[in-house]
Amino acid sequence: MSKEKILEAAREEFAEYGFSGARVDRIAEKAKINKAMLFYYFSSKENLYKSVLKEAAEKLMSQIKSIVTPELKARTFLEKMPEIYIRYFSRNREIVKILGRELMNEDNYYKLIITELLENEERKTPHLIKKLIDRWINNGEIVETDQFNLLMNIISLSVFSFMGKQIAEAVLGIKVKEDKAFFDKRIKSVSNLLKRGMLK
Amino acid sequence: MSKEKILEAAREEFAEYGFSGARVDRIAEKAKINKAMLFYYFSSKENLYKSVLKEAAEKLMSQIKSIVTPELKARTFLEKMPEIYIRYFSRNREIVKILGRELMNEDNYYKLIITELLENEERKTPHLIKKLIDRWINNGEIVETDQFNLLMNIISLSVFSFMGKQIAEAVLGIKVKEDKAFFDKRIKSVSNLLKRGMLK
Amino acid sequence: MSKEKILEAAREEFAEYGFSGARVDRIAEKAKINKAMLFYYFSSKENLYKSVLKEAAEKLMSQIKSIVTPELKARTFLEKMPEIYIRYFSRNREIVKILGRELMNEDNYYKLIITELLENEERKTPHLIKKLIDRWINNGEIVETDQFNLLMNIISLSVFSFMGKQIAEAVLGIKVKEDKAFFDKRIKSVSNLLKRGMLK
Amino acid sequence: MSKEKILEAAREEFAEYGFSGARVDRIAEKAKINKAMLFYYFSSKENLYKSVLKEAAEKLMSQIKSIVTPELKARTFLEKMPEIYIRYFSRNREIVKILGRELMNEDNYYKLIITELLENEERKTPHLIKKLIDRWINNGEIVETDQFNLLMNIISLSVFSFMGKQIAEAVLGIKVKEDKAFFDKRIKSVSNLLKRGMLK
DNA sequence: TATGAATGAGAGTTCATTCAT
DNA sequence: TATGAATGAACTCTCATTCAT
Repeated sequence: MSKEKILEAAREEFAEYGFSGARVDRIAEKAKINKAMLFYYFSSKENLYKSVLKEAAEKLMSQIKSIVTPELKARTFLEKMPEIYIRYFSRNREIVKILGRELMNEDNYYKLIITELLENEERKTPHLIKKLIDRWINNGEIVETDQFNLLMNIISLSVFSFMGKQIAEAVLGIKVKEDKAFFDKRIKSVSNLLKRGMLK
Repeated sequence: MSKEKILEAAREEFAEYGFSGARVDRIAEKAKINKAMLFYYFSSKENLYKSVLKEAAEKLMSQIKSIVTPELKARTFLEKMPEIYIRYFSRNREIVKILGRELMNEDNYYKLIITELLENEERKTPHLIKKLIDRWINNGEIVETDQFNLLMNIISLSVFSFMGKQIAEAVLGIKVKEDKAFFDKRIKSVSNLLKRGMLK
Repeated sequence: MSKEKILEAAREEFAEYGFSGARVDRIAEKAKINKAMLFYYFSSKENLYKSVLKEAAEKLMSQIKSIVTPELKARTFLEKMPEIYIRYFSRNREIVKILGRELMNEDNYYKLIITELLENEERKTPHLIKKLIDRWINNGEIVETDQFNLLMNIISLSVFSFMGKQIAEAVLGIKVKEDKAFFDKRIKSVSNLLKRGMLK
Repeated sequence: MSKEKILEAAREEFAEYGFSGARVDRIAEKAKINKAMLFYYFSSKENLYKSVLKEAAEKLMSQIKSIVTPELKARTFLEKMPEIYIRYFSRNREIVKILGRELMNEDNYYKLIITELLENEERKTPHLIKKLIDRWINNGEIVETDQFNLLMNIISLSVFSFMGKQIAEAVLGIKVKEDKAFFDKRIKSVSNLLKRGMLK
């Protein structure tokens, strides 16, 4: 209960200020608990941060796994992945920020978590994804012949939708509103680009 | 000269630790100057950070402007933009990190700088890009009919190449080396996707 | 039983870290009881410390009293005291440490306890020792004519055997093993010195 | 200057409260400096403590070396050592407390310092003392035939004069005043005992 | 008796910034 | 320009103690 409240408050704080900028006092205040409790449960600021990160990674991972089945077709993958990513992040803006910043770090704790998560899985999602991509490439379902670049294209277009927005706004001198229509449109644009650009 | 050394040291430091994590002492040490001199020249850590950011933004902007001419064709744009971005960032890894983190902030100082830069340029370049995009859409050179999404697709694929790498590696369980061949391949993959996916 | 376990754990902890350095959590952990129980039984860290100290003082005192009889001769006293002290401390290393540190404090709680203990014993033992020493001096059994210095010499040689060891080792550049032979030799050395140096 | 003031204040504080009980704030207050200065000069409480200890050890060592010459006779050694120790400690009561407590610790930093000090010395005092003691034993100048016990006897009687006092007072039910006469008497008692008990 | 959660007052340490020279 | 010393506010973390059950 307290633990849950702390995690939530921490997520907010880390999202807003990053790890170094986050203040333990502020987290405690937001969570309406005594500061010492935070250390009672999480033992250090860093450990709290890792807990937040882990929780976020797990949630994201479970979303992705929900569509990855052995029979998955390339077309479906290119259609669903952007949708899942974009919908998920649009509902969890704090997580985008935390993960986004984390990706800038040399010793990336997020990568570690993902790797760990995937290894613990019996369904071996990563291997499954890998196998699927291999099949699509060999089948000739897809034009891009490099695993890594194929995946990067998908992830980039999906995740960066939340990071590049401000640049695009600045360049175009406009301001876009993030409502449902906006995300629907964005999802369509991305999946169209992916399908048209990569399906044979 | 001292000023230049400080800026360079600061760029390194901010890239590695972010604004809050960066230490003024460490910057002074790296720059081999007395800490007080740093304040003599830049008056505050925040101001130093803004100087670094501004410099970075200017460099990036000048790269982009170099290809934007009134006669520019969509095909060329989709071919050259990824190349410029990816080459530039591959040679300025510190700037990717600084800008990347900055994009996560609510009150984005980078956006401010870009807008400012563009306005100081007598509004030429942005309006030019805007006009070009409009023309391509109306010409039917391009299938994507939304300015914003069109630009987002380009930026995402280019910039995120440096952020998403670790995720892709983790998912595929591989480790890619960032040599010239890697970036050549990445540039080709991105521009092919963009051309195939967006040109009519 | 829990109380006994706590006392034992506390003795260990106080011996290793001193009063201020000792941690209530660690004591509870060592004693395998809940921390709150410790306060239930002893009400405060200080009180627990005093209990440990008192127990230690009592044990030590009972050893000493065992040889002090009205007919005691100086020679026997000088022979037996070092033996009792040294044997006792060699078997109760924690107590040496606790008492040793306590002796450094301005408001020495140990002194208080001894005084109290002696007074509770109907003033028998202290007066007896005092009377015995007086007699030995007047008899001419002993050359040292000052009560205080006589007693100090005995105590110093006995107790400090456990404190000075490391200095002597450092000065001589050697490392001595604390086995039975070591203590036998030490006892002999001390009592020989005392007898040869103080008996007439 | 500030550094000197801090060391002095620290010496007082550590003497009164021990390492764990000492408070950095109190030291800063006593030294009339900003708390941060303490860390500016000494970087941590522990390091400050070690500095205090080192200074104390050096002072003490220089006293001892002042009498140790190659021609030194056993009689002179037994006469002078107690005098030097006791006079020195009587004038540096804080150091007695600090060293006394330190000797109770398992990983004794003081021993380390002494060893280091002796090794850095070209005159090789330790070896000199060792050689002297060997000679006295072989000469037959001294009855005690064990180096270690010989040294222990001297150190015990000298150093413990400041630690055992309260026990002796408690046992005898008296209170002695620590004036010049007291120390003169103590020195005489100790050196008499040593000479009578150990010289042939 | 026993426990896990909670608390408040501090502990040592850090850090951007300023001052005196 | 340049420096070493100084500052104050804040920061993370700890610890004896108490509470609710």
